[in-house]
Amino acid sequence: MSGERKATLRDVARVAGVSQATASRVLNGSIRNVQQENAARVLAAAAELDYTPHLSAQAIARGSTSTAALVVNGVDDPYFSSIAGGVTQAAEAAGLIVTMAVADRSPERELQIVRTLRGMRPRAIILTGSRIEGTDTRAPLIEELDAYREAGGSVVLISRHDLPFHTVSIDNYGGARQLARALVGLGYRRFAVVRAGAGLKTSRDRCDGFVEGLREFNIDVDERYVVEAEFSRRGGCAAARELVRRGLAGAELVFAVNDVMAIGVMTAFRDAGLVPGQDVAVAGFDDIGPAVDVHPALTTVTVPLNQVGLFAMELALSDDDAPRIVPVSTNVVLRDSTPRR
Amino acid sequence: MSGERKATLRDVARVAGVSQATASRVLNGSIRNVQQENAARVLAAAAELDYTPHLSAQAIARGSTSTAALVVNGVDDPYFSSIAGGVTQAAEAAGLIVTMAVADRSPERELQIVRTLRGMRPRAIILTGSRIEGTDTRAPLIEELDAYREAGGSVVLISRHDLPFHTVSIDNYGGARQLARALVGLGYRRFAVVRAGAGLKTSRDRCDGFVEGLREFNIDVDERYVVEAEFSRRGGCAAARELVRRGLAGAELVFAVNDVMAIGVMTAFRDAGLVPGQDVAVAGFDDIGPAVDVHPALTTVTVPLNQVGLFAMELALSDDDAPRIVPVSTNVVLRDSTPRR
DNA sequence: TTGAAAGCGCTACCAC
DNA sequence: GTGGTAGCGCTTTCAA
Repeated sequence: MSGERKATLRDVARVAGVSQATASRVLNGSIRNVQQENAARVLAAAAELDYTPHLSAQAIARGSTSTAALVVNGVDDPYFSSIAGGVTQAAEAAGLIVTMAVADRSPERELQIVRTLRGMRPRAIILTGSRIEGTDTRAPLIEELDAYREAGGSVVLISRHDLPFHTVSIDNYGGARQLARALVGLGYRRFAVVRAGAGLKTSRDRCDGFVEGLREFNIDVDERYVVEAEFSRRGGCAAARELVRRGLAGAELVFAVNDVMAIGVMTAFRDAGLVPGQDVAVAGFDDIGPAVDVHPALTTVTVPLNQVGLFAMELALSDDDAPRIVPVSTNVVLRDSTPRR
Repeated sequence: MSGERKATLRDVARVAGVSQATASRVLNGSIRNVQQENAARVLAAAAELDYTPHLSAQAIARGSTSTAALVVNGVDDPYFSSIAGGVTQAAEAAGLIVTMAVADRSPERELQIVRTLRGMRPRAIILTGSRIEGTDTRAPLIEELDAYREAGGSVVLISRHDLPFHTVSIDNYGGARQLARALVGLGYRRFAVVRAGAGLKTSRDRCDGFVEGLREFNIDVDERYVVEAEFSRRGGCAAARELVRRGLAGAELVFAVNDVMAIGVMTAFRDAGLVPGQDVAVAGFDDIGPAVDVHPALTTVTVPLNQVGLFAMELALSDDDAPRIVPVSTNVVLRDSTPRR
């Protein structure tokens, strides 16, 4: 019958011929303290009525929910979806439902999202994606998160060190530095760098690490070959075109601060008639899935994205009081996009 | 102060010196029916106390939530994440929070997820991803969804025609058929097909359409060149290896029923020393982002995934009683992985 | 073991 | 306009 209202616990209790309290006990934790027969009747009634407990009601009665919230910067980006994969995996293992919101790299949007999410009283809020610095949403964000935590919530940051909360920290600096060393080891001497705006700490760290790695060999990056672009595939394309325009003669390898950009770079080069890996080498960072499917396969720095998600959730569930930092190390993977020369 | 309890509406009312009812009015819809001054006091109190309305409490009091639920088969897969992107976009535009669960292609898991999700009383439940047929979870799933809908929920299916609910229907058959025609037009005559298990309707439809398209030209697909594999990148790799083992001499082009498989195929071919597009052409289906980044760029059938997500959400919000079907058409895109011959 | 009843935080109806 | 108050669906004492 259409328009029928949802069955409530009361209905179940009535049909089963027991009190609501008993029905609650059965359909919940303490099944043990109820007579077999009653339990059976309740279960039967629940099944018959297609009863599902109202999670909101439970939440309000119990004072706690079974949700975790995840804020990403774009579902489309493999970087975030890998992390999201890890998070949901861990969450579901812990019996939590995860709600996901997309901030699209907008700090304002992010703040607003956190506010809304907070209303759901999730057990944890996990924020992922480098924050764009220099915006005036920092203070309100901290305040919001602080209030949330003080009310018993658990905050976890992924790869952003700017706030006083649990953090899963990716070794961007170290990874990039290792990468630089490895590339020098392969015989490269002249580099171009494609990076994101200076506001993105992740990008900055990777640049700094890379530059430092080169400096160890007394190699400098020519300023002319440093181009700034959007932190995305499109950004990578644009950057590559810009590099071509500036005349790429001076650079043997371009390092893009993440794989999606690097892949964009490769594609754009190809469109410009340059063969990646042959005419110009390319390296990225993250080791997202597609990195091995492009051709030549992309040299990059592995970040165990899925694990990062798992760690974040673990951190969220371990109710530690003091902000903990879980470091995640990164690893250079040399592939065909940077042949020995 | 740590351990401090969350501020409630009562607290706000008390601090503002008004009744709870008034506070509720201010912090909610009907701001208009309250004196300027009182409104201001309430707002101030709310800000001071860092008040956030308890969504669960609201939900229970109002009898409706502001959530939508999305069930996908894997966040990692660009197919799903593109759809998820569209869905979240539309949801956020409508002021809804989206809850996402991952079924990992397990019908049992899916059923369980729907059960749990139902407890949240979301405004809509969107199920995406071809169902694996021939499992005994079909009936209970329908029952579950029916109960949900009867209680006022809205169910939307994406690309699965097996259940009596709103559906966003992707023209898999037609797209594959067009693709076949186009490929014949390019001069191809001998084809291999990489498909998923027969239980996946999406895969079956694409195969059938493809075969039908060829039949129009009196071309048959040699059974020896039809291989079945997991509906994933890995599956594609395995299938390609299998094809190589069988001796690929007979086939000029392999059609994989989706892009992730096709990309796996290309990579595996390359690993086997075959140059995709040159030694053997490859075509896929979906036109996921990475399709243009592999080399040679992948010929495929465009499915407006993001739009599919938008449509699904629209369908979910338009409370139509009768199950509606929104068709989404597909479009062949010829790229370099299938050069004219 | 069971049931009555008091909330949980909020909304909405109904008087004033 | 505003405040009292009766719930929303569930959990959880507290007695019985």
